[in-house]
Amino acid sequence: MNETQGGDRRRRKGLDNPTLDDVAREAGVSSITVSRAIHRPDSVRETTRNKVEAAIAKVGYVPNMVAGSLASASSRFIPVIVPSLSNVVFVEVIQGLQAQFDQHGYQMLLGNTDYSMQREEELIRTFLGWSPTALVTTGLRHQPGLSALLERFPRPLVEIMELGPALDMNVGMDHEKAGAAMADHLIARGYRHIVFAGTRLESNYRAAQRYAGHRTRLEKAGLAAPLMEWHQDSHFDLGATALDEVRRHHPGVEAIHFVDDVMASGALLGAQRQGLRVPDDIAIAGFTGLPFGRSLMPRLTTISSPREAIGRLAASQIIDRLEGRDPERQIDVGFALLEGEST
Amino acid sequence: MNETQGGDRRRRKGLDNPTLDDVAREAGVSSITVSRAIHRPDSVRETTRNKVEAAIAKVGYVPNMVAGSLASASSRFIPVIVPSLSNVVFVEVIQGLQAQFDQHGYQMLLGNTDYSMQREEELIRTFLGWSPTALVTTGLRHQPGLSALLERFPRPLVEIMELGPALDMNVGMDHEKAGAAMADHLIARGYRHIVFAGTRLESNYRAAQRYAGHRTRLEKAGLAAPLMEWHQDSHFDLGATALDEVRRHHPGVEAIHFVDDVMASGALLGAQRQGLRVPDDIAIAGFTGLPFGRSLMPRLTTISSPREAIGRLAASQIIDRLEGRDPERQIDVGFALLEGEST
DNA sequence: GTGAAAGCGCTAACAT
DNA sequence: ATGTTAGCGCTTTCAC
Repeated sequence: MNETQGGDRRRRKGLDNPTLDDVAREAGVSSITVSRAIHRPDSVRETTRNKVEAAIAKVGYVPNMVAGSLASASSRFIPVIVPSLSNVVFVEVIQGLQAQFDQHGYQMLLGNTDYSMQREEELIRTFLGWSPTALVTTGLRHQPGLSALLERFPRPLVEIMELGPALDMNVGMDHEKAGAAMADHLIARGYRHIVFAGTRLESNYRAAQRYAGHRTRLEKAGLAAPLMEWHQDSHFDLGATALDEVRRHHPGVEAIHFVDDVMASGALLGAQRQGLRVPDDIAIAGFTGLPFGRSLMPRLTTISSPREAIGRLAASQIIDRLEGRDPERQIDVGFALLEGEST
Repeated sequence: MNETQGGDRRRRKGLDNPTLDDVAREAGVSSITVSRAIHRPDSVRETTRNKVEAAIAKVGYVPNMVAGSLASASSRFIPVIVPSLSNVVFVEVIQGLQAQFDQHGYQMLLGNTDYSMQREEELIRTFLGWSPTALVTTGLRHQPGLSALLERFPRPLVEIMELGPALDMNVGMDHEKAGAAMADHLIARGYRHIVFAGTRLESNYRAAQRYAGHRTRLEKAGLAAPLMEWHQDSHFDLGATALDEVRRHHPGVEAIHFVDDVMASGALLGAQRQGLRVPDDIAIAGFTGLPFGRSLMPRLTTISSPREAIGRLAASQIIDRLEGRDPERQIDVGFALLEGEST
């Protein structure tokens, strides 16, 4: 009907939302003034700001973030690469990150590698196409090509979970020390025939680091350090299965050091179903520090790390850097051995 | 040194990556041909495609997704709004979504409302600025302004978790029926003094729907349906606390119908620590169907729903629609009552 | 404090 | 099968 209104200039598909120009026309200013009123309100006169705000409300303006990102060559996206979401540890890390990012107006882009370094590289290459503001990825080991790419990434980069020579910033804990700490505990409790039970150690190499620490201490004590490994994801029910298989292959086993609390708890409950006494017949230790392991009877001996803090601290490093401050480059969040009655 | 190389045309900041034009120059074709070779390889001659691929590799081209999205007025982003990541249910839904989206080249944008409808509206308004391809949000209830906005969203929209009159597509289960089913079970087992124990029911209204179903059945059976509510997130340790408080306020309580397995399991283990016999002294029921509840002794009676399937199906609805097929508009994933020995 | 002009890197539309 | 042209909606730069 009214050809002047709306116009027929926009020929493309899409959401066809009002633009900065529509707001500008409505407010009787130029589009750049609208942009300023939105992003740096102090840089425009109050009367102008009010006109603009009224116009925004009237036309129902929603900023087009895509156009903004293209023009400024920077989005407010921060990709976060984790190996798994089946493991609560990473979910808690993500929550820590998200809480901070939300507060500062950054949007997380979640990538799940399923413990594949090749997938990590693919994901990061794709994410780089979104002009990310910063990057968070898990671990210090990457495909060679990816390391080279990341070295040239001119924005904040945090490698999380483990500690070591990082490309930029780093927050995590020492997994080898954690494995050693648990081994020391088991030795001190008098166990001599100790088996380490893990899953997918070739890809979940932080678990392998814990085993390495464990093994070092056992061997120093003159003990063998047998390992049993399952080639599937750690899972609650796998714990009970693993218990059976460990006892079958190692008839004299006195203690099992599990790769995480999920399997350890499954094993503990499985042992009880079979009428085994924990720790007298079999001692069980975990890793992670999950609440339900600590509520079992006997309570599960485990190692806990501040997971949500890893996320929070990684986000703070990034935000500090982006806001011109000079954050710590490496943060050791530490860990704590929680003694229960399961060992 | 060499001023011709690199050039000084790009004056802006940013990642300064090679562009389509750089690839085109290298390959001796036009930029649109490069674009075609990337997106519709069949539309260019094989020799051309090979030249382009070589050029891409040589210059290390990474497509600028931001520019592509602006030009096409559509990103490959699909926002997914959930109320919480502390609840495994939503994590599993997200995994189901992500697996499908990954396969089809869509990128999830995760938003966490913390059970706030106002936050939901803010998040979605922001996400709309990213020209999303589709949208997934939790629940059928939204702020009025948001519902109006979503009704006009011209792309696939799925409301997940519960069933009812949806704005576009819908996948979930009937929570009222689930609550009723558990109530029926408890009544059939002979319990008469049954308490429903929940958290934050005003915002977690699907839990409130389960209580409503529960209450209907109890009242039909001539029983009272007392409710106890805690105003914090459901948490493992809260289960044991809740058990104590329910028993204090309802001395004759025979069974507790918990809002979820996390609290129910915490209560079950708490009961055992106190030397209470489950279910003789107190029967305990949950909701969710988590593996560890099913491994306790006695096994937790609960209701399980296919959570990962909700994610997978929601993603399929979207992808079907985007690819021109005509998916089911409403999918009931159903639920199953899993009887354990805890009731 | 405000504006005009010039792109950001890509894809849609219309050639050829 | 390939190229030319004209934007997408915003921010940067440089003027006033």
